[in-house]
Amino acid sequence: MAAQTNLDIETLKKAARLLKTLAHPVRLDIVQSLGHREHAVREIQAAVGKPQPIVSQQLRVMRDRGVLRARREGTTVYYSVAHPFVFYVLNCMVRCAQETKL
Amino acid sequence: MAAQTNLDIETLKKAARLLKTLAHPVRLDIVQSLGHREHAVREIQAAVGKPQPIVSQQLRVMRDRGVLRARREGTTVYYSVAHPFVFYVLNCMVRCAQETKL
DNA sequence: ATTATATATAGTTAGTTTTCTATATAGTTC
DNA sequence: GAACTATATAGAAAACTAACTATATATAAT
Repeated sequence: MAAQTNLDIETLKKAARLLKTLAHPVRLDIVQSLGHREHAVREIQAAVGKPQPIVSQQLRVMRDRGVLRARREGTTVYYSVAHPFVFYVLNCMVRCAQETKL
Repeated sequence: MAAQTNLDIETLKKAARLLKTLAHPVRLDIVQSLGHREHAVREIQAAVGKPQPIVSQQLRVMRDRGVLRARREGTTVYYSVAHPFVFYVLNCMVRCAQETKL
């Protein structure tokens, strides 16, 4: 059961923005494959099986919105989850999927 | 901490669709104001302070996607939350808001 | 300096979403 | 059935998002 929530408009706007950031199959797949660890772009790419520019673009969207962080080491860039919201949302999805309620 | 998720593409698509359905400030405000109870459209309208057609449209979006259900009684239509996902997501938001991490 | 590898960006097109104003429908009351 | 109330829909313009191809940048290695 959910608590009685009472978030003001500004908070709802921020929340909507965050939700929107995750509301895309490839982006969800990316954060799922990242989990709690850092991964190089090419690993992410392999995991989600999408063309490189698409992966790069989606990574940028999430990075710009504070959902991911990036760290460069030589030519390799490592991405990781920067916001706990991501895990909370992934958990919601798993929970629903287990209840076969998606 | 999140469990290691491993949802397949089809599940991720459904999840993305559900997230998208909630990823809008007015729609979030609507589900928040609904909580676990039924509410007439005019009550929802008063709660979110938006023009009637906008509220009706957003209600329809959520209804079409299985997030809300509607029940008519006379001229009044009552809406309520139809999918537990809504509460899970509201909880995520509240949790983040409390951690001031939105 | 040239080449190779890893990642990012540009620019275009197509599709989707949001919002608005106006109008329609469904049910009720007289 | 005319008028009234509550809700829904239509249709158009503006804004945003997604996907693609081509190209650019950054670092490293020779």
